[in-house]
Amino acid sequence: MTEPSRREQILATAADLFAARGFHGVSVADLGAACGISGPALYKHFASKQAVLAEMLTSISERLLEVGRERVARADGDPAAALRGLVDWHVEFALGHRPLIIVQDRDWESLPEDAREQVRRLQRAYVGLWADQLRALSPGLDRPSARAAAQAAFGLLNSTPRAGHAIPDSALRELLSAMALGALGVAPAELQR
Amino acid sequence: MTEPSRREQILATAADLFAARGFHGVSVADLGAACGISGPALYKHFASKQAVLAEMLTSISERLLEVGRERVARADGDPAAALRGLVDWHVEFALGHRPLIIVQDRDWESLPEDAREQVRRLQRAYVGLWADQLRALSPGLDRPSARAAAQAAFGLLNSTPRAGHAIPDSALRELLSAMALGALGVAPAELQR
DNA sequence: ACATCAGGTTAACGATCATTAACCTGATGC
DNA sequence: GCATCAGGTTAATGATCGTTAACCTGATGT
Repeated sequence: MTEPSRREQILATAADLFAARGFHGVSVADLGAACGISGPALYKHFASKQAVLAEMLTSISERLLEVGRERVARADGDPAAALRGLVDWHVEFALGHRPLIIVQDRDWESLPEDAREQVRRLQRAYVGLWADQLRALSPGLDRPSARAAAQAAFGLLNSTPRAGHAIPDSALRELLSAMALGALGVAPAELQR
Repeated sequence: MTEPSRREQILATAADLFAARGFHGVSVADLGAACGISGPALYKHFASKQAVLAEMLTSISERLLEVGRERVARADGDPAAALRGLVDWHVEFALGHRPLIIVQDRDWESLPEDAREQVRRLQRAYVGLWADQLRALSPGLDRPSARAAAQAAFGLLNSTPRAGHAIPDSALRELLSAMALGALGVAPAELQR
C-alpha cells in the first residue's frame, strides 16, 4: 500500500521533461510516452496537465519551507547559525533536485490561479524566514531590503542547476555555500558547536 | 530615416508580453493587438514569431558582452576594479531592462537552433570575461569553478527583476552590487581613482 | 498620370494539443 | 461465478495557433 507508483513516476518524469523543454513544450502524449503508457491515461491519475504541475510545485514549496523552519529552530536564536543552516539546506535541495528547481522558477506562471496563489504564499513565508534571520543579524536592515536580499540569494543558489556540470557536486556545493554566505554578509564556517 | 519605428515597437512590446506570460503564452494575435496592428501584420517585419525572440535575445547578449569588454578594458589590469565595473554594468542593465532579463533566462530554449547556438556563444564569452578577472584576482582558482562562480553571480543579479518592486531602484542597485561583490569575494567601494 | 511598394487587412489552412468518450481487461471481494 | 473497478486503449472533439494567401490602400519617385 506504500506505492502509488504510477503517480510518482508521472511526477518524476514530468519534472525531468518540464525542466528540459518547459511546461508548454511537453504534450501529455510526450509525458505519457515517457512513462510507458500513452496520452490520455494520465487522466486516470491527475485531473489535468496543470494539476501535475500544481502538485509538483506546491509539494516542493512546502518541503522547502518545512525543513527551512526546522533548520532555523535548530540554530536556537543564533541568526548567523540559522542562515548557515538555511544556506546548507537550500544548496542540498537545489543540487539534489535540479529539475524541480528549474521548473519552479521557470514555469511558475503556468499554474492555475488557485495553485499559483498557494505557491506564492508558501514562497512568501520562505522568504520571510530568511529575511527574519537577516534582520536579526543586522539591526539596521529594513524588512523590504531583507526580503530582496533573500530573493537575490535564492537567485544565486537556484542558478546553478541550469549551468553545466563541469565541476563535481561536492565542489559546487561548497562554492555556492561560500558565495551565498558572502553575499549575505555572514561569516562562513567556524566551529561546529 | 532613423526610425524603423514599428519594428522596434514590436520588439519592445514583445519583451513586455513575453516577460509577463512566456514566449508560448503570447500568440502573434496578442502581440499584434498590443502594437495596435493585428495578427499576421507582424510578418511584414519579422520572418516568424521565433525570429522576434531571436533578435531580442541576440541583441541583448551582444550588448552585454560589448559593454562588459569595455568595462574590463577601462580597469586596465586591475581585476578587482574590473569586477566592480562588470557588476555595476550588469546591475545597471538588469534594472534598466527587466523584461529582457526575464525573457533571456526563461525563454532561451524556445529559440530556433541556430540562434540558440549564437546566444550560447555570446553568453560563454561573457562568462569567460568574468571568469578571467576572477582568476586574475585569486590565483588558485581553476577555470571551471571560476565560470560556475560567474554564473552564480548572474543568477543573483538576474533574480531581482522577477521580484516585487518594494524598494526603490537606487537602493536595490546598491544592495545587489554589494551582494554580488560579497559573493565574489571582492572588496566593495573604495577610492574612485 | 501612373507603376511600385511598404504596410496593412481578413479569410483560410494545417498542425498540434488538452480533454473527453467509448471501450477493453484483468484482478479482487463476495 | 460474477459484479466492480482501477488502469489501460484508441478515436473523436473542439480550440488555439502559426503561417500563408489574396486583397486593399495610400504615399512616392518619375
